Amino acid sequence: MSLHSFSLSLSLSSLSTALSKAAATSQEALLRSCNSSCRKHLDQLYVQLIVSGLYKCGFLVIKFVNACLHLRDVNYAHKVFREVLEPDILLWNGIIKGYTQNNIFAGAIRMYKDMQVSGVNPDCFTFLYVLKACGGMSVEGIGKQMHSQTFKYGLGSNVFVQNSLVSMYARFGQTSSARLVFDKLHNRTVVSWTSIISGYVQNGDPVDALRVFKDMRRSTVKLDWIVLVSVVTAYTDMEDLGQGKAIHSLVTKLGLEFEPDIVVSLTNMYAKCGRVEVARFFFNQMEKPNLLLWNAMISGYAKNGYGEEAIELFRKMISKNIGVDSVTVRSAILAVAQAGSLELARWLDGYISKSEYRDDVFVNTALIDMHAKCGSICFARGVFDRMVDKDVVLWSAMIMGYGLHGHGQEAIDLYNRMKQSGVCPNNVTFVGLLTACKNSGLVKEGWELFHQMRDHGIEPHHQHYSCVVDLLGRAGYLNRAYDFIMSMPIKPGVSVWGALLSGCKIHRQVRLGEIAAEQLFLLDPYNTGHYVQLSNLYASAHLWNHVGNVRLMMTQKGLNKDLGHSSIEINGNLETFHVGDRSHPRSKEIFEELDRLERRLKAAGYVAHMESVLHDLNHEEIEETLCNHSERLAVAYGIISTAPGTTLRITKNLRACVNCHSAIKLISKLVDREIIVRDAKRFHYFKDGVCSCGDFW
DNA sequence: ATAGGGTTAG
Repeated sequence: MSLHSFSLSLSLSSLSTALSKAAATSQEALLRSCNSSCRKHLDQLYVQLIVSGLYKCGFLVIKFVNACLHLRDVNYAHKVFREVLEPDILLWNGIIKGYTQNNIFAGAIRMYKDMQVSGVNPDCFTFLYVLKACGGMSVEGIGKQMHSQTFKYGLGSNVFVQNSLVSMYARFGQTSSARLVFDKLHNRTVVSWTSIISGYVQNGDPVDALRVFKDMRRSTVKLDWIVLVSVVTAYTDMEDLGQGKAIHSLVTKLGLEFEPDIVVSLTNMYAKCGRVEVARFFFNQMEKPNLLLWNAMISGYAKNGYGEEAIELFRKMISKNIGVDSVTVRSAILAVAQAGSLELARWLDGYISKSEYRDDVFVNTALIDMHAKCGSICFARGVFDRMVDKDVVLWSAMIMGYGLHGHGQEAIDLYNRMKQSGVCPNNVTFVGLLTACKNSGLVKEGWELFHQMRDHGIEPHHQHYSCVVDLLGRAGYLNRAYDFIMSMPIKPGVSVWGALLSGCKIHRQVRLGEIAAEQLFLLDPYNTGHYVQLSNLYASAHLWNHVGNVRLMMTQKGLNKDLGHSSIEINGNLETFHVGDRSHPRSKEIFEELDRLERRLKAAGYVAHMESVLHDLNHEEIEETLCNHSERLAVAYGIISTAPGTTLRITKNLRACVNCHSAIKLISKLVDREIIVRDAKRFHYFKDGVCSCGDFW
């Protein structure tokens, strides 16, 4: 059969049906993520289109373009598009949509310009895709031009176009421009309200988002689940569980509580607000949780210190062959980093090295952080060295890792190597460097590095200022630290005053400490840590009345001292201990060992500093509380359950207490073991009676 | 043919 007769044999309608079928089958195929056979089908159709001359029929080409788009192959669509001599507006819209939907935003904008050159006027559909492309690639100038073009083409009051403008400005981070567009819209739909509400949420302004939501409820527009997702997110960001629960009841009242994506946002809300068990209830009630729900649950566990639960879910996903994405992987890494388990870190590293994320920069940066936090600076360095393309954040993560371990000089050396390799530092790099200096007592170096920031065009943030205050404070230069705070160009925040207070505690500077505490109570009234620090400061100066007053303030505010817990990893199992914990099956032996250690400590001349404990306790109770601290229980358990000489690795949720710190120093010598403790701030390496932190933390 | 949302965040 000749080509000519072949083309004649095709009827218009049969080709049309074939293309519809191609679009439908290719969509299915995409779901099955096997598109090779469909590609072949498309090739055949393409030949047919060209050969038959039917590519001149606009609607057939549109169908073809749609088939291509289902295959996410915009290049193929473009190839056909170019065959058409005078594309009409429908075809132009089709191809622009194709680029936008495939996230090739520059292509969409280029096609828009080509379209104008060719003399075809855009319509409302055109703008939807072009505005989305502008938002997607954050081209504010072009976006603004497009905005004026909408007026030129008489679309100033088209709801669809105006809604897209609201979203576009929100994506630029210009919520006030978005708001102006929104305010001028009088025929607002639920989509208009959702666009402005989510715009505020995405730009970190949940308060305004909720204000708008209040207005919305006074309007006649009906709520749907999509707008409620944004509202739940707003309450999640504000950590306002009370109001969040109210929205939860509203969701139930509207019968939307089984909407899968509402479930995701509610799970996330309860998890972020610390109510992991409620989150887990949501998770469990779904027969087949979607990927986002798995991710919300895993990250919720990870962030609240439930590392093992997070990893358990992650393992379940793998064994059930549920596909994970990079968010899942990063949440799992976070979970292991929080748990501090060396064994889990090794396992996860192995898993990732065999996965498609093995070269992902984000994942590898998180891995460096994880290995460092699990106490394995060598593994962190291994990941770092393996990466060929190192960006600033990768370098910074490694620098931070050294800082965490108190290897200040290594951090600085690495920084110099980074500059040599042509990578410019950013503010994260300096957080790492300054942290490294403060954890190693490198006062002079830290001070100089802080002043180098401006040479690199980096404006210091709160974290940098607080590192400097910490650096000066622990070295005893408290008045200088205070003057430094007073000279700050930005308003000193919680971290800065917190750093001053801890410096004051180390050097028993009551007056300045009170000034810092006063600020902290104003800025962060419900954070227990500040009250404990102030109380410890008073205790160190023997001001027992004041200690009592702080205690009273805490009771009045309904605050309890955060409970300490420590975990130790034995044969790959994490065992967690709380203060005075007697729930462990080997509890009896643990307490016998604690007694034995206590006697040996006393014999070696160890005396507890009673000052640093919160009290209205009598002497005996103090001693009792001291030796019951969770880290001591973990040490005792470690000693009785491992071979002599084995290194003990312990993770504690709070900062190390002074007494346990000096006790563990001595224990490391008495039992001749290396003991590694990761507290809330850093690593302590105890060996032969000394600690790597040099007793400053 | 039309628009809006959610998980991470080194």
